Amino acid sequence: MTPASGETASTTLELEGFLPYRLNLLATEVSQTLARVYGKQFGISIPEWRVLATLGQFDVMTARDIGIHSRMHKTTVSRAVAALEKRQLIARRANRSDMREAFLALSEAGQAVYRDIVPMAKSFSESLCLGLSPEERETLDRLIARLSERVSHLGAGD
Amino acid sequence: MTPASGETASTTLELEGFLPYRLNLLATEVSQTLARVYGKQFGISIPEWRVLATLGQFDVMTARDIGIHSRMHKTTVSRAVAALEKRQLIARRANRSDMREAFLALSEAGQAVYRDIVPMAKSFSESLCLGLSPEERETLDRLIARLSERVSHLGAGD
DNA sequence: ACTATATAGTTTCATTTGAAACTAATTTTC
DNA sequence: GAAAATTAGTTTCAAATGAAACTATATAGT
Repeated sequence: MTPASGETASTTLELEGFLPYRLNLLATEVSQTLARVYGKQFGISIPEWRVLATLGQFDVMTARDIGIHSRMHKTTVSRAVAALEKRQLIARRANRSDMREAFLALSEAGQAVYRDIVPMAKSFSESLCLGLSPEERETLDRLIARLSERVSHLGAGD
Repeated sequence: MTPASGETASTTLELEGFLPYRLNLLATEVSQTLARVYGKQFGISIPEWRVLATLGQFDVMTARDIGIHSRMHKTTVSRAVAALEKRQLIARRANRSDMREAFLALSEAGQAVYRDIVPMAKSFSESLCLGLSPEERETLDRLIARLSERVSHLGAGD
């Protein structure tokens, strides 16, 4: 039977109140809902969107930098870049002074896709936040930042 | 070049301030950090832990209910249950009045593992929240709940 | 200069995942 | 009460993922 409430805290873990669990459910659902939007219309996967979004913001970057910034595994980046390149959404330019890496940037077509997706992404995010007051939104941002900082400390034991 | 700040809002998306992005980074890092804890010591995967945690909380459940509650795909649940059963951490009991499903519960050994992991999970979650005031924690909970509610509405278009 | 080591990125391989097909049991409909 | 539709759970297959090996280039150390 369900543990009697009131003295629950000791041995059982109430998942509904467990931050990692709830955070993960929320983030998964948010990501997937958003991915459905651009996935359907543009045939773009989550890693591809991340690459696109990163290049859209920073214009020129190496694959390595994209990976660091968006915290994607280098193979994930490599494959997403390859797929986007094949569709001519990004262009590669050699770095003459270091031939191991290459400068990546959105092509015109890539910028067009980016310009199409961004408003959708923004409006999605905004409608998500509808019903939060400006103070609450600010608090949310601050709390996420605080938690991100902490978890990276806690996880430093790699 | 990087878009001039000040009129950024229009065309580019600043990922650092984009809620879905930040939420996902945070949740991924939190999950993985926690998973490293119980994964190393108990050889338990994330889905297995979720099954364990769900059964630990609700004692007896069908695979279906576990999936609904923890929002896991039924094949993920099926495989996690199979793995845990093989290790004798959970036990299966037939439902005589519906032979399609089966009642699942933690075995003694499973309860022992659960009792070992729960304090670790709790202390992880708590140290994560260290540095948030009680009001902030409460606000965080409320905001996550609010967003979860909203995203499930927005995503209803399946 | 030449070997050592390190780095960027790709490829290979094993594992994980989810969608779709499948099996077995149950419920509905006529 | 038999055929049709549903449901719980498993299996199969294809796609996504990450770890490790690999290629090509660059940097150190001597």
